[in-house]
Amino acid sequence: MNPRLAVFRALLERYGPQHWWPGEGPFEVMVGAVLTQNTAWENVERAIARLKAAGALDARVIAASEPRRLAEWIRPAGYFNVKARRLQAFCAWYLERGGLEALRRQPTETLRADLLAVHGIGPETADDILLYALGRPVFVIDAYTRRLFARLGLVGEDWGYERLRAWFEDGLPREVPLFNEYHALIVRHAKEHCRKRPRCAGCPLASRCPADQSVSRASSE
DNA sequence: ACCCAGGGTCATA
DNA sequence: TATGACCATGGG
Repeated sequence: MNPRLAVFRALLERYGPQHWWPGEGPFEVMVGAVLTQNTAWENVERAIARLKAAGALDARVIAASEPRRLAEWIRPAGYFNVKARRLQAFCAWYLERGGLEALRRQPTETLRADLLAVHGIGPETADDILLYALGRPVFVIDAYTRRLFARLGLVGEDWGYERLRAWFEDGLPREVPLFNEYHALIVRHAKEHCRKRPRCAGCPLASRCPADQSVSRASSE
């Protein structure tokens, strides 16, 4: 059977639904997508809470703020000067476009290209926004996805972002709830096993994982 | 003290 | 096109 679906089923059975994206509305999801770049989610939550407390979780407020002040609000998310600039670039673009309703009307292909042209929005952040804020059927690729599927021997180590994305999108039903849950499960799995535990002991994907089988043989001797 | 997090940009070769 | 430096906080 299709290994992409098989892995999804195994992860869903082990961890259950993840209820992504954590956050209240589309705009908050977009801000979170920028803030979480190379950053632990708990730090992003702090930053978003500070923005809310300041009444600054708003495109016009962010776009018009003093960079220093914005950076101070988002400080816990790290890279605060970089991200302040990125948030302002994104919000300026967002307002220029006419806000959420205008984005909802635009076809996915051109919208993705337009997002990628915004300073600070790369492939993963663009796809987070498309999938989790706007409900478009795009598959999000991150470092965990690369590592996991390369380890499973299903994709090449050297595959680029677009090739990986196409591999998932072309080999799965193009359903938003599936893409949503799948990426969230990959992240959950990485936190649960690949990070905390050395190697893959107890991994629900062990029976499919060449790397894990050699490890478990070695450790059980 | 060290490693890494739900990346992306920019300068260099 | 392909690397490498850089950005910075907070938890293990």
